[in-house]
Amino acid sequence: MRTLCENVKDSDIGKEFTLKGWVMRYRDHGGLIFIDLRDCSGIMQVVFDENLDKESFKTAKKIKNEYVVSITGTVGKRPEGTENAELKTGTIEISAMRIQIINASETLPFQIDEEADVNEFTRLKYRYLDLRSKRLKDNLIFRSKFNHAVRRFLDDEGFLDIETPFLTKSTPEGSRDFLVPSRLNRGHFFALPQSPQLFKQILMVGGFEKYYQIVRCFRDEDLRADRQPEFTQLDIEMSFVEMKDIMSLTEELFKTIFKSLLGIELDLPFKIMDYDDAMNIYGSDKPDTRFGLLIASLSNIFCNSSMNLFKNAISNGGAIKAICFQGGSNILSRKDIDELLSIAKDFGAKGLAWTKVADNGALEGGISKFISENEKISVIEKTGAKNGDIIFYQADEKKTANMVLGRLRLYLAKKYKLIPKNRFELLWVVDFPLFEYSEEEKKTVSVHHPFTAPAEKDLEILELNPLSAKSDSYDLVLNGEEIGGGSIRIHNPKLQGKIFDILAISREEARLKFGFLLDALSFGAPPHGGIAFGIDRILMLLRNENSIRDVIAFPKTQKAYCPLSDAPSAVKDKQIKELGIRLSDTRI
RNA sequence: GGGGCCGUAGUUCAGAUGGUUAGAACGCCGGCCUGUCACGCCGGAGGUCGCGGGUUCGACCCCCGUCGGCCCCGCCA
Repeated sequence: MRTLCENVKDSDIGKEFTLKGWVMRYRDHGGLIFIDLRDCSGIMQVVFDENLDKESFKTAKKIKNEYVVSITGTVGKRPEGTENAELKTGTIEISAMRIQIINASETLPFQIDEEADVNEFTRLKYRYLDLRSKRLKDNLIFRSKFNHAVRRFLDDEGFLDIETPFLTKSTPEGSRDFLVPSRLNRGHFFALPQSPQLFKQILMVGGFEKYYQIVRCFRDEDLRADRQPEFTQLDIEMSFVEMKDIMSLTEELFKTIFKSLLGIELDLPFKIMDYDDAMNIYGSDKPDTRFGLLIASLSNIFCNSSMNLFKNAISNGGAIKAICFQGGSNILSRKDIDELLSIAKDFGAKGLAWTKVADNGALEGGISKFISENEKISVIEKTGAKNGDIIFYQADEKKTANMVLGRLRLYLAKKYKLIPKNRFELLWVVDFPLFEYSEEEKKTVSVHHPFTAPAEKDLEILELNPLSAKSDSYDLVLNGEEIGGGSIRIHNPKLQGKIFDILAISREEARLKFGFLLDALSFGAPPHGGIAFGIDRILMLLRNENSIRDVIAFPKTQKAYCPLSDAPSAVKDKQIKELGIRLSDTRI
């Protein structure tokens, strides 16, 4: 019978136990050997004494790191002064009487649980070793608890966990699909789902009023620290609901999770921000509200500016926007400002104007000599600038000015460490436009997806000026990361048709792509809506990690390669032939 | 598709302006050690300097290409 390390207590002193696990550390003192034994529950120190049992002592001499062993011995209190406060079991130890080496280990390619960052590629290649480290182990335990808490909450709320297909139909809208050739239907392909969007809506038509699923999604796009080709969503859909119902369900869900997993009491309801405000004040549709550096609009102040830069921007229909960096005039050297200029240019800025606020309250340096006294007073008021601050300006199309300052804001906050640690700011962003104009495709496209319901108040203007219509959709933002989003869906086939018209999607095209959904909606579809959350991102933020790879057991590199399994890899010609496909080049 | 940083021992790194034997720490191997817990001490082994070309009397170092890693832009409805 085997006992786990964490289950051996001070009160067990004198009792005999058998522990099984890995040798985490090995300290040979000649006539006395210590090992730190690790199992899934924790760590226990084991002592081998030459005088206690000659045979087991001899075996213990052969032990190396990460050997798997079985140890039988009695629990003893550690001699006074040798307790280890770092360990939960630091007041006791096992005096070994028998040891069996169950399995030896090769010398490790890297040391487990070291402070030094081992090359991530090596860690991924030997992922099973990295998984033995406390950090990754704790992350995956947390992930399991998170999923469990979500399921318990939604189950209690009457939701049903229903699985949807992985082999499904390619929908060229949205992200690039992973395709799966069909052997039985030559020349035809399945696609792995980007999300179960269409199926969950059909489940609503099928009468399951509350659905959820913790489900893998696939998108064949380039990777980032927060983007893997396969990732996990918490997918939710409900019938007979409005925005506020989905939002309050979400808030209760997060409140429950934060409380049970982190012991944090969230204030409800979450803050709500309009999309327009998010863009105008934070320069982003996923604002990080943990710090200031808010974007001010100065267009009104400078409409009669003596400076061509500002005057022209406004007469061309653009805007003057600014952020004020508190205390920046002392922190930033001229070189730093030049560097910021080059960074702003990388962001798409034409330049970066600036003024310092001197100790006497005057504007100094940069473009200050072009700013009149009256303009100065208004600038100070609008930006909230104080003596010792520095103000950065953008004169450009409003969208560009917001975007540049929004990114500059994040850059400054990171570089000068303005972001408070251990704080979670949850925020709804609502009132997204329903459509936007795609320069690339030269047509109107959906901001969310084509099944998103227009806001009721904008049904009228849908035909006259579709680009100004808002949608019944909502994004959930945590610390400047989009962690979820959803919408109320269109359940009326007539309205759906109108949307397709605006998107210039013909009836034939719509039938070809989403026919099965349109059919379903025509047979008495209930009003419905839902939301989906990026579980990997949420876990990354809650665990204070910089990449979702650290909360995924087996992630891929930025080239979408798995060093552990060597996937993707070439396949036999026979396999390709069977599928009725041919490779166009053999560069593999 | 593009930009930035990086690739030297098993691991993390150091190697001025090109110069003959490429170093350190940890790990590994051998020895000593009865209260350690990142044990300590003594000794030792270990390198195609990512790969391929080029320049040079001579390349870890310079040039070109290529492969790979990380971050970012584009992309991700």
